[in-house]
Amino acid sequence: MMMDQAHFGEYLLRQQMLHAASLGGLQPRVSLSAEPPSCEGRLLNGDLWRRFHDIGTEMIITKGGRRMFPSLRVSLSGLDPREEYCVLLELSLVGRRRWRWAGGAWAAAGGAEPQSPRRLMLHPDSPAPGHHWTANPVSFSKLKLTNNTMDAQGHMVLTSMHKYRPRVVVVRARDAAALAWGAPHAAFSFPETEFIAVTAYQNDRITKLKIDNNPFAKGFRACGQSKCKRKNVDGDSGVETQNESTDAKRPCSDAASSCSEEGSLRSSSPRSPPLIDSPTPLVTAPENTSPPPFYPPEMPYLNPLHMPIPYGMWPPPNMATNFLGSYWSALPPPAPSMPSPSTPPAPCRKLKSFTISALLGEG
DNA sequence: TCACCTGACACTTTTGAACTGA
DNA sequence: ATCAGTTCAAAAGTGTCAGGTG
Repeated sequence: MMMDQAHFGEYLLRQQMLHAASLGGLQPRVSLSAEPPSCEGRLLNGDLWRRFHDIGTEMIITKGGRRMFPSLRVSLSGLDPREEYCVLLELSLVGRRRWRWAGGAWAAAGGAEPQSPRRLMLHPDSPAPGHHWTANPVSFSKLKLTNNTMDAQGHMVLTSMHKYRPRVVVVRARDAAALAWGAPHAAFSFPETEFIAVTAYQNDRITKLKIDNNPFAKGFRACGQSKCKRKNVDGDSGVETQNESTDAKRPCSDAASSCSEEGSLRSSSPRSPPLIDSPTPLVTAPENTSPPPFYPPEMPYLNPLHMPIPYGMWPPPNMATNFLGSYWSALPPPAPSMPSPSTPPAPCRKLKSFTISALLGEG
């Protein structure tokens, strides 16, 4: 079990110092946990990730947002069952370089372009008690990636042809607004989850692997009607189609379903395929080799548009303004917005997808 | 000319409302 | 009246491809 609590604490502290400085000298309120680290993280679909990593994982980014496949699914343990935690996902730029596909391989191609700061997402279940996080897989399957720097949907804004590594951060905090002064608990990243953001697939092997494993791409499998139809449209004789249909009988389809993503956060859904456990512990990696990302001063999490955005149904709309205005800042905690034990909880409005406008009750 | 990006397309899966029966 | 199971249409998510952009 490896963890970088101290590293993360320093990272968080630096982030907040940045805010404090830019907010006019406010003192950051950071209370680093003094208890020994005990949290463990484990990548659940590590086998699938490794298959992609062996080839060189690529993730499509689109203007409207594209889901990650595979998605990040992590099992947490070692949390205090009664303590409240927030779980975040961060996408760290790996190396300060740009990549290009040349000669059938990825090669560095100059320095990195300026990055959007919005690469931190709050898990929709946050905050939740430790027993919730340890009892259920933590899935970020609904997360979407975009290259639209003007994105208002709360998607992760990435830059094409750049390499990123997901990083799961666990923070002990009763609500997202208190994240900034909550005690950081642990952070995990997994080398096999690194990927290069692209607007179109470069490596045919990645395309094939995605098609074979992503249920939504079933139509493009060798047995898929789409492929046959397209071939016919293209004037193909159909011989190749026949051959591929034979090949299509390989167990990829159903097996693919079993090793594909669940496509939803309903980990207990009867429709969901069984979880795939890694044969070996995959907890990494205190990023000893790659220090925690430190965003340049010109891009701190200051502007509300640059705030880390949750993509789930929390916080409730009445808290959204407060949330967007103070989250991840070094300001003192606002008056508690969460319902008190004596008052009934506000009805939870279910959002199909997290958007800022939805949070604000617009549209 | 090249590398990269965009939007329409056809396909599949997911989702949730409507319906049915116990 | 309630609940669980089924059905079905709409929404959402895929990669492909042709064309656009700088």
